Amino acid sequence: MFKYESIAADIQNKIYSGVYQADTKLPQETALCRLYNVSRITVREALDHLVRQGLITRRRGAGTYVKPIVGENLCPRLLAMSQQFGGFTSDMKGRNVRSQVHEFTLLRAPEKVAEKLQVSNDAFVCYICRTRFVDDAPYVVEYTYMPTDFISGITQEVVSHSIYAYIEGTLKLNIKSAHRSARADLPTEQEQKWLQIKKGEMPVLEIEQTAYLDDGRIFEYSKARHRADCFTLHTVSVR
Amino acid sequence: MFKYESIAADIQNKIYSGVYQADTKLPQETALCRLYNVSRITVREALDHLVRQGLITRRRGAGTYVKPIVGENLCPRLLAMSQQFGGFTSDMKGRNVRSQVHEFTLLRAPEKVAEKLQVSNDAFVCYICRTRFVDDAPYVVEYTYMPTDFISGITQEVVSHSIYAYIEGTLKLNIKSAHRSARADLPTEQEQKWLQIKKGEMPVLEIEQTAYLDDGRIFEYSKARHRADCFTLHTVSVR
DNA sequence: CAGTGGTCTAGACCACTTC
DNA sequence: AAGTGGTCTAGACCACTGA
Repeated sequence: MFKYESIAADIQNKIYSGVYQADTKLPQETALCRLYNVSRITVREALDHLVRQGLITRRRGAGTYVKPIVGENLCPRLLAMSQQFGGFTSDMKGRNVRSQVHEFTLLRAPEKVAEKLQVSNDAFVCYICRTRFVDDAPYVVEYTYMPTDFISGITQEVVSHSIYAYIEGTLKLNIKSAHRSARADLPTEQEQKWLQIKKGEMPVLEIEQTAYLDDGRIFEYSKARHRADCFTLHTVSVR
Repeated sequence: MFKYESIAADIQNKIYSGVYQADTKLPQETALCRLYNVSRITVREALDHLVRQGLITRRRGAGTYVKPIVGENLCPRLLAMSQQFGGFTSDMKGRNVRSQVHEFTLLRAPEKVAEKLQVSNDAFVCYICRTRFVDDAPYVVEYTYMPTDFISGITQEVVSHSIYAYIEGTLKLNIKSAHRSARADLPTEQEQKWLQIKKGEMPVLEIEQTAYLDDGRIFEYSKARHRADCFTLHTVSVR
């Protein structure tokens, strides 16, 4: 736990608990330096983090203010989630998550997958197709491709539960970043069955993702197709 | 133009032009300090920016590497776009953008809108409903709410073209950040007509947005409902 | 062990906002 | 004019990677 991390966490708590209220000014940076007994750069690093989370705004000459956030974004859990990498199981923490594995095989990478995973065209990759349930209701169909060279030891047991927990917990690899794109689409006939969607009843939200380890290696290319009523993607952009 | 900005721009160009190639190592930070004749903190600020854009990865002890990005994310225009605030007109730069204004009125803020815009329940807000065309094909229906107190002088002329250009160009206000959420939905009957979608043919991607000025004021709450074949939302998350 | 990025200090000066 | 954040310097020491 670094200094800037604990400072960011402390300020975040004070915002969520109402010590620092919406649209009010935070102590100035030099005051925070004295409060936490650190240099200004360290305070600024902590504040930078909160700006990127969308919690505060800084105004040169005026001060640092708590953003008034309402609605879904108010919920700290939701806001944080979109910026984390726990995978589905940890996003739904505290609820009963179950996976139905439709397919779990090694196959020669299709061209697009080889390109996305940065492996050669004739390389074998691990392919997993699952429907994921929360409290016995189907939420999402995931099509996942992973390289076989350094993501090893994946078993039926692992794919029935959490791949992310296995990668970070057992393989001790660190997930660092992800590139995502979202689009709307209609479910295929197969997906209508898996997701229990009646014909024409509901679209899906497709999240295409390429995910990176902290050493830069790509460990996953996936498409997750969510029931429209089960998922919203949240993002914050700061210029 | 600050030093870190021009350094970031220079390195970005070198990546796009192939001087620094995918999966190769950038010069070390101290070498970049000498190259640009700046301190290490300044170099790091430039690199931080590129990390958040998803262009590079830093590995302690090993070096800084160019991320191998393929597909849509390869396109510098697309990657940058998702992180900018030009609005629809500037996103589609170089193409013929046209708006059909369905409604443009002042009305008392509905409860949810008042909450999102942080105005009182009986305040008047500006409401605009438009279909936006690119090269005469309908792309998106936008429902936009703005406060009337500091967003003044909006005319039929403005809403037919670019609201963002008016706000930044004429009112000289600076757009700083935006909170967005994306979900899939079916178009309403009205939207099917506006977007020229046949019944059951295609869903819409809805982007709900709250946008902030650099002084922290909220100037827009909107829902944009895109034809599914016309829009993809791109994001990069870094832990 | 050498190379490299991560964290941190203790300042300085400037640009902007607010009064 | 005073207050405040933005940019920048010239270092220091540490943690981790890879040979």
